[in-house]
Amino acid sequence: MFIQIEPQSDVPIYEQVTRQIIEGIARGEMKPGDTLPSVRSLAADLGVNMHTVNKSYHELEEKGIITIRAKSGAIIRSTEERALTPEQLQQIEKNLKPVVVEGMVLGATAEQIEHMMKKVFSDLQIPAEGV
Amino acid sequence: MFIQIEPQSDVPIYEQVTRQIIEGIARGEMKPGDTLPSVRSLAADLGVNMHTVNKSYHELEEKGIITIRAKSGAIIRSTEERALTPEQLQQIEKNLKPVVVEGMVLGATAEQIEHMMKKVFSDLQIPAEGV
DNA sequence: TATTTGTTATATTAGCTATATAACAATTAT
DNA sequence: ATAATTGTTATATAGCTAATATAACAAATA
Repeated sequence: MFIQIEPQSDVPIYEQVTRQIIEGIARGEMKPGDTLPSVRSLAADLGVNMHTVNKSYHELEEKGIITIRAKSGAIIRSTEERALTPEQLQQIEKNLKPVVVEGMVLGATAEQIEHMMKKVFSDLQIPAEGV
Repeated sequence: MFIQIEPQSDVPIYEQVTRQIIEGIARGEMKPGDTLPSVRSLAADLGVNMHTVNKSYHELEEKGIITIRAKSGAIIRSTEERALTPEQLQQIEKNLKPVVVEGMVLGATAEQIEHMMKKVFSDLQIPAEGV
């Protein structure tokens, strides 16, 4: 699989897994309807514990990105199913705020931050439409 | 002081202190050259331990936002002193990436995220120039 | 000179991260 | 139908971080 774990990172492993799965979806490497590998197989691939991957999957479910069918598997939700709720928008803004404010105080201009944001988009080779 | 601690938050107290001090600087409530309150007095104000505030101050120093003079106090660095380094820019982008990518996958458009970013700016009542 | 300052040290409690096993029940494959 | 696979749940352990609590030190300040 495409996930690469950095054990020395200050980012927890389960969080690394979560982020890279999200990134994989953003890249289009995984599409809505696709099933994620079982927690056991992915854990074996990554050389981590089953529960670590399981925690990541549940985090993805809580974010509204996948659906976990008990004793069956995890499926990536369609863009319709995961229509952006006001709560999600608020959460994104909440996550965005400290990063942007810190950037500002460090001397970054709005244009610089905007440019970085667009760079993140383009680095993922996203078509003009969106996800 | 203007800092409000949420004990139940998943954000550590020392991190809350750090963020709100940064926000205070962004707001212009605190300017370069100003001294931060002593770790003991701020800790007493917030009702937290001295070491918690001390950890926050050292985090701010590591970020390049303040200078701690041993056995004297902490001073907010000037905008010249904290000129944006390539490493800092890279760090900001690193912090920005997971937030933006998650927003995308949840269905937020580049315009929406851009709008949120500008909202963060305007909510802080920042003059056109910058900080 | 006395107070305040950040620093350093030690100790304790709580929670989170991650791993390790194990067993269960439902789903899926053979 | 049987066997294998699945997510779930439970228990236990080790290591780390967060936060608090004291205490003492030496330099800076009042």
